[in-house]
Amino acid sequence: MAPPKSSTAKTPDPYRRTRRDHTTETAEDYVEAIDGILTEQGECRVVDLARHFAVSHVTVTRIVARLQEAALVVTERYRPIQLTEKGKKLATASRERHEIVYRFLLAIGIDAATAAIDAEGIEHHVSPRTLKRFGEIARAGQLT
Amino acid sequence: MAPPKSSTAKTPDPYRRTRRDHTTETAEDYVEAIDGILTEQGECRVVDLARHFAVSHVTVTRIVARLQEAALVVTERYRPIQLTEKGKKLATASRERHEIVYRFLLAIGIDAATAAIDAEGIEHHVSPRTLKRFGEIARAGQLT
DNA sequence: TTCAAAGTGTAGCCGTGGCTACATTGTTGT
DNA sequence: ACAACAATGTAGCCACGGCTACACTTTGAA
Ligand SMILES: [Mn+2]
Ligand SMILES: [Mn+2]
Ligand SMILES: [Mn+2]
Ligand SMILES: [Mn+2]
Repeated sequence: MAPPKSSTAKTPDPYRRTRRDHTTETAEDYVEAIDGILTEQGECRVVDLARHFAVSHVTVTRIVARLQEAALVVTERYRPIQLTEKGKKLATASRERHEIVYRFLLAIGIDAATAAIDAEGIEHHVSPRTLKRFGEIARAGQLT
Repeated sequence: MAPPKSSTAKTPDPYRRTRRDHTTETAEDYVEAIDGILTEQGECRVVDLARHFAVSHVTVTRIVARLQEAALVVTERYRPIQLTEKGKKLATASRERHEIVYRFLLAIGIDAATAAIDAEGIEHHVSPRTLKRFGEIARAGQLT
């Protein structure tokens, strides 16, 4: 019942996958946050993201610059941040996945506060297969 | 049904928690791997860990040095790596948590290969409450 | 015994995501 | 109109986890 090919196995895959998940995690969380702020406030500034993630504005500026290189956002100096079509698509996909994970945790009986915290980390490591299953269970509602 | 305090909420907690999880992730995975290799081969060398994680031996050496500063392992130059008592405890806890997450994924109907990969990333973001619930569901066996 | 291969260490590079301190630009109220 | 303040940009630091290249030990076969 232990994970197949236990600790010493030549299984680079899981670790490489986890590392890759972490490299895309920032982009996903940022476009998701930008999308949400745009919806609720009409515009999204660097300072909004700094507050949202509880980091300095410098960290946000550098990350947003990379998002622009990745064609996920467009910005002009001293102007608010806009999402490209590509960015909007990624934001939508990220938000949907995030919500499925969150609702799944609620469905298996986790309290809302804990579910919100855990979902923020778990969401980036859920494969399409597992996400599908999470969605089914979430839709089925309460778990006996 | 969306996560409470959606995107624009002043909720630094989840992101800070996720970041903190990532800082402890390396230590947990390493002591878990060292423990497994010690069990299966009697000794654990830098090169074993490099193979296990599919990284260079340099990366392993530097990380092991930090584990030693954290009193999780003991090493002498050119000698195999040993776990301290503290290291053994963390290894055991990490392995148990890892296996609960893995078996939970199997219980909800995920195939073994996918479960093994997803568990590697998910395990570090599961709070004690959620872990408890995962354990219950895993023990309950198949999910209708 | 010796010496070649395997293992380990070290120097020095990169990208990412944190930070503080300071410079510059935009905006707004008086 | 302009001064003060908020927002943004820039310089430069750190820790972490990757890497290559090269130097040094250990070890085992010949
Ligand atoms: Mn998210
Ligand atoms: Mn997240
Ligand atoms: Mn692990
Ligand atoms: Mn993670």
